Amino acid sequence: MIKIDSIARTFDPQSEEPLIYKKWLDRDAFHAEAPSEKESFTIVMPPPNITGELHMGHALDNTLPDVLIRYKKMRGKNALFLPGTDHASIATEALVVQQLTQEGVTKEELGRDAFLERCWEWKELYHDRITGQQQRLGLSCDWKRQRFTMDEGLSRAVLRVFKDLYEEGLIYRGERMINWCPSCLTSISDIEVEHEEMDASLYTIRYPFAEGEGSIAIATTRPETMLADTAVAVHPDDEKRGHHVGRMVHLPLTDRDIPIIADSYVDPEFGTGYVKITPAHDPNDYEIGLRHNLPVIDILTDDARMTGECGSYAGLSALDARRAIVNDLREQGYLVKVEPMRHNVGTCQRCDTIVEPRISLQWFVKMDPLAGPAIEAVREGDTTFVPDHFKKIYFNWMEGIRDWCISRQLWWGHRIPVWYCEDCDEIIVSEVTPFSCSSCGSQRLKQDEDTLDTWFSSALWAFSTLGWPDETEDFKTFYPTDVLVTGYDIIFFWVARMIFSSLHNTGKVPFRYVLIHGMVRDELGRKMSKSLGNGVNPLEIIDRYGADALRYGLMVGTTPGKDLRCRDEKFENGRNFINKVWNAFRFIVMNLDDDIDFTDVSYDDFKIEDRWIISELKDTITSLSDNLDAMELGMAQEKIYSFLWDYFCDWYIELVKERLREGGRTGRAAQAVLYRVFSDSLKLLHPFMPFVTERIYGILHEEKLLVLEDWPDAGQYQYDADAAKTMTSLVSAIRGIRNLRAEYKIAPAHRFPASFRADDRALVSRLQEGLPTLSRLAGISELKLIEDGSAFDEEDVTVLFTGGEIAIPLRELVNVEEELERMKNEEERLRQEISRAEAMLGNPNFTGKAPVHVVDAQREKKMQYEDQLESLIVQLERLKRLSRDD
RNA sequence: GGGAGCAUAGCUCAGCAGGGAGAGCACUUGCCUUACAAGCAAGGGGUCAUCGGUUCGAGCCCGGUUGCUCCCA
Repeated sequence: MIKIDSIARTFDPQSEEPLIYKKWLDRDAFHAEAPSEKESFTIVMPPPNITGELHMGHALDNTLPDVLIRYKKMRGKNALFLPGTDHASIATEALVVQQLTQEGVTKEELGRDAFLERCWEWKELYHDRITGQQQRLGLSCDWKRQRFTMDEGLSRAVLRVFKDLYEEGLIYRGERMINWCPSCLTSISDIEVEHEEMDASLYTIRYPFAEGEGSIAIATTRPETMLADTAVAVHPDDEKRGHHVGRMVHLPLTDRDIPIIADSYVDPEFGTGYVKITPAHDPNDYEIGLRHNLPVIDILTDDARMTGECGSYAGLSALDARRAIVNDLREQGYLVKVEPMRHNVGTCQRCDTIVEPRISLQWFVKMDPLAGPAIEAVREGDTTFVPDHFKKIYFNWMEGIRDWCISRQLWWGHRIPVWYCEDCDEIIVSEVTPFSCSSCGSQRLKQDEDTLDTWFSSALWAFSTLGWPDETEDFKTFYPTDVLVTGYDIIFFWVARMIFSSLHNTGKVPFRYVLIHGMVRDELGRKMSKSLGNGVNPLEIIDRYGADALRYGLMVGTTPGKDLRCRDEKFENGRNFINKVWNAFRFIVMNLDDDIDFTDVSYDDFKIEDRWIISELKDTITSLSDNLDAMELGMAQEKIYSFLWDYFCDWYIELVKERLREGGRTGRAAQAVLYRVFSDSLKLLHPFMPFVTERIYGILHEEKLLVLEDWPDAGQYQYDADAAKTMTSLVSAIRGIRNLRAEYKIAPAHRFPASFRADDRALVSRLQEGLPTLSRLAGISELKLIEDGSAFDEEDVTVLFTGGEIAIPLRELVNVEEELERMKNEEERLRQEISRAEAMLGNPNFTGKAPVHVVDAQREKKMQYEDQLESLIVQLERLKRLSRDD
């Protein structure tokens, strides 16, 4: 065994962690076999975008699956944690464009091919950087299987799916109302639009009748779009206004007249009861336009400026046009009033620009046929959400889903595999570049300029990463995957889309469980954001506290699905725990013999505390494993924390110090237990704190890798109920004395004799074994047993403990009056407990209806309290006499 | 407008087949007891948001109210 001199006083994560990680890599510890005899357990990592550094959200997102993977691996599974990154089409393109802007070049000047080269350079840089960061987190990924959404294989999957869906009629091209980002200059899908309530104005504008006197008034928040109005609508049942239906009104500032129509979309209570209809620039108006065959007039350019057809307003931004138009309306007497109003505005998730609803020719995925089976799969439990209630969010969205706009006017991404024949207008969808038109044979083919929504490829991630569409060994071995770990913010974006994509393409759900976690917030509970500058860099935390501490801090006190706050306190706490474990390790090393084989020690050599800690370990293995199986990681972590700190360090180590000093057979037994229990504790802790546990284990078990060890088996340990009971008494007795010492300010170094009695003989004999330690831990110089029938010394005061009573000489107390007071309080407490128990037991409903063990427990408690009260009263009387004598 | 979640110790959060309220931090009081001061020991602190219901028994189950948060339209 290694000598203590060569072990540092503290664990230094900075220098140690990289070496440990390297060791794992060198030994290929994270590799999963395909095929394999073992049952597989697979998690595909949610691929971080290659847009930049990892943040705390990623750290959490990556650490949680790592805990599960390490656990399952130790449980003998063929565990695969498949890592990768996402090309993040729109976000990456924006960053590269930004980079170009700084160089004074536009992407058009550069050209498509050169631009894509720049993107790939960017990808290489960040992909590597992210990998490095993930390794610092200690992730047990199978790096040989690392993937990128635009890898050759994954791209092939994208093409295959596009083609299949197209041929099945589930992908179509059409002119529809879509969301247009005037800054990113591309369409975006419904869920990429964020709705935000903003202060705005409601303008009431008068539209005069085209013929005859009078006018009507409409109310709008977007007066600039009036130039594109093609009707005014009222509710069909509107008695006050309905009679105007069919008449024409003149559109101010233009030379156009438009009809008044009836449509039940109109809310007669809102505004003036008349609604202007602008089919080209509002989704609802578009629907109305379709119903009534209204013309569509588009007055906005790609970058949201007024088109050339807008006369003097041409070229103005929508906002400037609004000002000008309102001004003109006012001057010409058409503006009735302007009122302040809150209303919802859609902004681009990526760049925050106000999104323009717009009619555009785009590619769509038809959702209805895909959503049905996806809903069914979750309803049937083929895929289970953890926690369960998130499935409601999923259903809520899936049931109201609309067709998915998948084409993007971007260059970086998977180019849409569609070619248009310039001679016969044939549309060719193909996985490979076609030579000639399948219809007319022309070679004048032009590929669609657009790329696919990033999420189109992400949706295939669970199987494309495993080699699909090929029937690879990986695919056969690892698919469907077991757990997906991700945040609730991308249930729609990703989880839902993966489910319907997997079902449709592979006929299977992509994963059996979805473990949902919350968002990482700052100390004040605010979302971390660039604009607030409150983001916390996980690497900085690793630098300060170590990766193990970071991991600990991300999991401590959490429960699935709930947001968590990032506080230094938690990481500090983690570091302190590491230090505790490290020092327990040092203590053990100091006390181990050279021979750590321990085959010479048998269960019969074990003392009460040995049997007790083994019993506690057994319990911990069982309940912690249950927690991990249920994916309750916060709870599981707390179990091993408490076992190591509160049981193993605080009590067991203290209890055996004397025996270790003594040596011999009893010391040897203590060593064996220390070694064995601690080693298994390291295994239990390993999924949470892989680095420090691996380091220690490597020293205690030369040449072995903890990451490859088997999970402890609770079955090999014996639960000794007697030992547990005795320890409860012992601990309670020690606490009782310590309490007195503290209360009466007895100097820690001052030792004095004590005597004790126990409630039953069995306990007496068992307690006797623990007496030396009791003496040591409570500062007792000698301890005398009071046999049944004998009484405590007149000069003693007693303290009750679980299962007995212990007495110390009265003269040790500074103040008898205080002790009298303390005992009276104790008496009061006991009487309350007794009457509480009596009330319960006296209630026939309770005794009749409550489970037997609950009732018995109450009886037992009542008896104990009565015994205690009895002794207390005797003691109290004696003390009263003594205090009178004074 | 629709949906979801949360209100527990000063702070951050656990807790739940319904059977005497927990942790960490902070606080008070002692301790450098040679594994650990990133520590040890002893303490103080909670009508579990509110009202009502179910139950022998409710922080936990059901319903209403209030106050926050988030998602969707």
